Amino acid sequence: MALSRLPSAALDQATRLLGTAAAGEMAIRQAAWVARCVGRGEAAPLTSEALTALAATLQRTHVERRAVVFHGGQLARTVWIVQHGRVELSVGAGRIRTVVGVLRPGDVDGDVQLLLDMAMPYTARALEDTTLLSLSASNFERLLATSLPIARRWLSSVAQRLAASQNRLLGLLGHSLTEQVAQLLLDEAVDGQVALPQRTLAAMLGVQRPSLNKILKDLEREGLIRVRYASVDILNPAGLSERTG
Amino acid sequence: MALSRLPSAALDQATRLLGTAAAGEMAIRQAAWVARCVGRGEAAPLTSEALTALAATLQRTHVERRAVVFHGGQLARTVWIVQHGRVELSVGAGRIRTVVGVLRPGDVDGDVQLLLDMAMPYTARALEDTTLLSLSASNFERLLATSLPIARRWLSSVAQRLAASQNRLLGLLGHSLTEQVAQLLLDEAVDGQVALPQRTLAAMLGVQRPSLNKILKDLEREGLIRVRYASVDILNPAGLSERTG
DNA sequence: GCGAGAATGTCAGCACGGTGACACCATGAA
DNA sequence: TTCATGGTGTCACCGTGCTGACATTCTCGC
Repeated sequence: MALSRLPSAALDQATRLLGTAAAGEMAIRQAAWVARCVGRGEAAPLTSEALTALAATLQRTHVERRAVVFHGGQLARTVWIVQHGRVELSVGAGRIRTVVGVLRPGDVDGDVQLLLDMAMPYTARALEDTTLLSLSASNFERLLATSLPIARRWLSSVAQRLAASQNRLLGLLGHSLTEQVAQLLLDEAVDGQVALPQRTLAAMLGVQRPSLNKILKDLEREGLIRVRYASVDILNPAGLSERTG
Repeated sequence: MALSRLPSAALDQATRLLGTAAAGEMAIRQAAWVARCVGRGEAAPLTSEALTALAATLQRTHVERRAVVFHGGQLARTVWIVQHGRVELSVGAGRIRTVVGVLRPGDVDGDVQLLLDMAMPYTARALEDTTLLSLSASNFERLLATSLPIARRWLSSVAQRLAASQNRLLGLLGHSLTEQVAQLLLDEAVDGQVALPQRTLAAMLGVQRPSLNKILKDLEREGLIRVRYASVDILNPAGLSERTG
């Protein structure tokens, strides 16, 4: 679960920069972008040395739709940062498959397991063709041990994910399925749209697809959402958040 | 949710030290204890200056059983560290009350909300007479901005809590109530005992008390646990973990 | 030793979500 | 165009957990 999402304006800008920069400055721009993904800057502005150090260690990887990025149970070796595309984090398979979260551009994962020297608890699979930036375990450790601003920002990033995770827990405990669905749709929406099949949404709530489908059709009948192929449009966010509980 | 628990041997030792130290060295020993609560030392040994800085900023507070430490909705002002006693974190009241977690000696809370400048999402209430150490917002910020080892350790501490929170999510999603109960009992046990009333355990799972009671009696009939007044004894941890799912 | 307050044990009826199955529809590759 | 794949819509049946209520038991302060 990595939920340190950028505001989409900043994201657009960063993406544009990454797309057009000359190869030489590319690395630094990538690093600046990663820095923005990892916590806010007010408390700890990054020095240009820190940025350069970060840039030197970033690796770029492309992953095809449906390919596995890492398997659950493997010891964490790398910090992953999503640049383009989406990555699904899931546990189990078949009927008891549960989706822990979906990583989007700007999301970071693997750092927590690296810090705690533990195995990845879930399997990561690309939902679409995806570009990832990565940072080896040793480089990550060195960065943290060297640069206080980076450590300080990374702390904010992890704190943000913890708050999101706690929030998700609160959404699950003691709420009806309808309330959970409304909450999930609002949480996962990007530009008023949730581009995930019902199968995946159901797995995110630990619930069967028919149960989810019934709720979605109810909400559609009320005019709050529009159900489409492998995607849900949010028509009335305010109305939906009233159904949140 | 603050789950950075010390191994109980270390805890015993620390508690003994705190109890018998002369008043002069007391503060430093408290600080050393807090340092151990906040992440492991391998990666970042604390210098004695850092320890002294920490010691100078710790405040001691006593809270009576059932008293509120902070209310949900209040902006975070303080980092709390539990020294003795237990503190319950809950949301809502009456029938829809949900218990997010229980803090035990060595647990830290409030830091995440401080870092993100957000309100406390839950209310904290002492389950018994409790001693808390606290760190003001400004001192906390100063510590992090000054000492890389402290920032590095605090990062581990928050990472540990995030992993625990994700783990809790996995335990909830798509598991039967019996499996959830078995998991919860194992997670919350201290010395083979879970010293919480069924009312609280039920609220931790977002479930009604009669439902929980039924499961507990079933597990007791199987000889896995012993149900007592405001407490559950774990008789057969191995058998219980087989019921985990 | 007694009583107030708190916690546990239990029940019958009801609602909600799981199960497994099947028909239909959208999409993209051959 | 056709087909394979994967997504959606819907159903009847069944089990599980919720509701509200009540009796019982335990603990602790007086």
